[in-house]
Amino acid sequence: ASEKSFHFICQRWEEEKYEDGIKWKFLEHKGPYFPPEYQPLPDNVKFFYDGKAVKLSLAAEEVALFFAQMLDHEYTTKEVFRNNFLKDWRKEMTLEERMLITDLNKCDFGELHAMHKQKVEARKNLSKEEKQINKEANQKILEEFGYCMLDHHRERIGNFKIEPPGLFRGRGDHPKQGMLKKRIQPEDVIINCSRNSHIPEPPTGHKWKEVRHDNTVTWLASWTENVQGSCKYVMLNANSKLKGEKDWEKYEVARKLKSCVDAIRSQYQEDLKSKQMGTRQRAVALYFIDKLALRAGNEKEEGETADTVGCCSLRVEHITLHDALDGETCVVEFDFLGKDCIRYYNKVPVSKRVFKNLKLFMENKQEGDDLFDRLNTNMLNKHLTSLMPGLTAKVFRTYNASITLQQQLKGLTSDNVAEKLLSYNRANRAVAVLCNHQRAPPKTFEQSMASLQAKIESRKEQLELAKKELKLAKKEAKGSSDSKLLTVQRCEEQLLKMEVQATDREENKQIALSTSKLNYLDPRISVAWCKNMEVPLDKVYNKTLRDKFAWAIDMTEPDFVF
DNA sequence: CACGTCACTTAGGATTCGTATC
DNA sequence: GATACGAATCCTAAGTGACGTG
Repeated sequence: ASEKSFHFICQRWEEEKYEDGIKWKFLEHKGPYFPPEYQPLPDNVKFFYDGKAVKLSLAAEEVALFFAQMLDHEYTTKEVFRNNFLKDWRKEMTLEERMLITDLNKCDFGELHAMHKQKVEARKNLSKEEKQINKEANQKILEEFGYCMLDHHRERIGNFKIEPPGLFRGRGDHPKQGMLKKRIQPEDVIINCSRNSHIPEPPTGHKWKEVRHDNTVTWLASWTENVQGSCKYVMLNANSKLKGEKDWEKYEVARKLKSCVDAIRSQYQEDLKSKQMGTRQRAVALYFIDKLALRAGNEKEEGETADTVGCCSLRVEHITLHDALDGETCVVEFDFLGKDCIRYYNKVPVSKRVFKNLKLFMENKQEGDDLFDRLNTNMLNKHLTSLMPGLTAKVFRTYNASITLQQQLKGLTSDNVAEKLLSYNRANRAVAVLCNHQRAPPKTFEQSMASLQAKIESRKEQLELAKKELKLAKKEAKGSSDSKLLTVQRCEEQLLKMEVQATDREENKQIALSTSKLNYLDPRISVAWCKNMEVPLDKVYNKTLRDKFAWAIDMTEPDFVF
């Protein structure tokens, strides 16, 4: 089936397929939605410098408020954040203000901070009716700006709102944290749409930077963001035909890898012995990417972002070699920050050959030197594409994630839906661990665990009581024990459900399941599993996921094999 | 091949929503 | 009806990888 086209398999999505690189024939939309203008502070809310009230210019005041709003956040205590902020804030000041305000420590944002908190509070305390009015207003904005016509379909746009100005919050030790992210004007925005469509109107008194008609790309609007100088795009929602089709293709490529992964593995095992150092490095990198699901690791511009790495950009300080450790030999200890500054820590026994190679790669190198000095992601991907069309480093993550889920789900049996779901979540969790999808433990974690435990205890007591009553009822009069039996059964069922839930939650404390579900696991595996196990799909996929994976829900038969 | 640009996917945290419980 | 909580959704940063240029 994998050779047949997406459209062929999935009737509902049937549509003409465009020639190379053409993404649409018709595109019409209303342009992005801009955030509201800045509202100046009321006169009674004052900013103080060095103990004296200072009336700031509008531009400086707006930026001051960005900082004041974040005062409860740890960010604002960080040296880098504060320095970047002050530097950018001063750029927004008048000459006079700039002369006066030179030291952030002399700034008192207390009143601005209090006002902000008050506003948040007030919003929370709005009456039901007022909240309803707000909701309807948002609905109207969504209705007007949140959809586009792409060919013959009305499609939901993913991010139709222009990002509001604020202070840049990078992840981890980001050298640019605290910098001012400027307000985007229509004059900064490029519109992309059909020549023969109704061209979106810029807000009154404004012009677009450019209107273009490029149907080889999928974005509807774009602008350049000032902090990193990168481009931001307005694109379609994940439930759109265009995105769904791309997603399907991604999983089909991963399935193709399944059929040639054995050959590729033997090849890189061979390459470990190559006379060429570059080939050996490529082989070891590929081994890591395959076995540990590491990301490719593109080079990054130094000083522009936090110091994170992937496979090809690993440096010697990120691994430690142990001839023997915890009863195993040839152990590689990984410790580095990956995407989003999430720590990757793992101790992995490897083959002698891999181990010897790593020792060789590290010879005569010092901290800061690349582990794979003869390799980059471009070379690696060139090689992979030559082994299989469409194969790149990231395909291994998709493939290994999906195949792991499928294997873990195989042979699971239980007649209880709660237990089936626990098994599913455990399979999902194995994938999340493989891909290192972590999360901060929820703030209320301990508390919520405790309250669940308490519920379990009280239910246990209730069960005991019910059992006793049942016994008594049986003794006294055989006919009237039915309802008591029912109570016992219901109690037992609820207790089991809660215990399973507690286990699930505990195991999930620092692991994020959503990322793999959303991006790595072929949805057809889950859909088929639900059908086979008679588990309602909405126990596994929420509304958003069901929308995104509509194509899979449509086309998947119970006998689907990844 | 080095390098920069561009388009698009992947990611965790923040915010909002909906509902169970008091 | 208020509150508290987990789930869902929003937000936007941070990756990957293709491609063009010199």
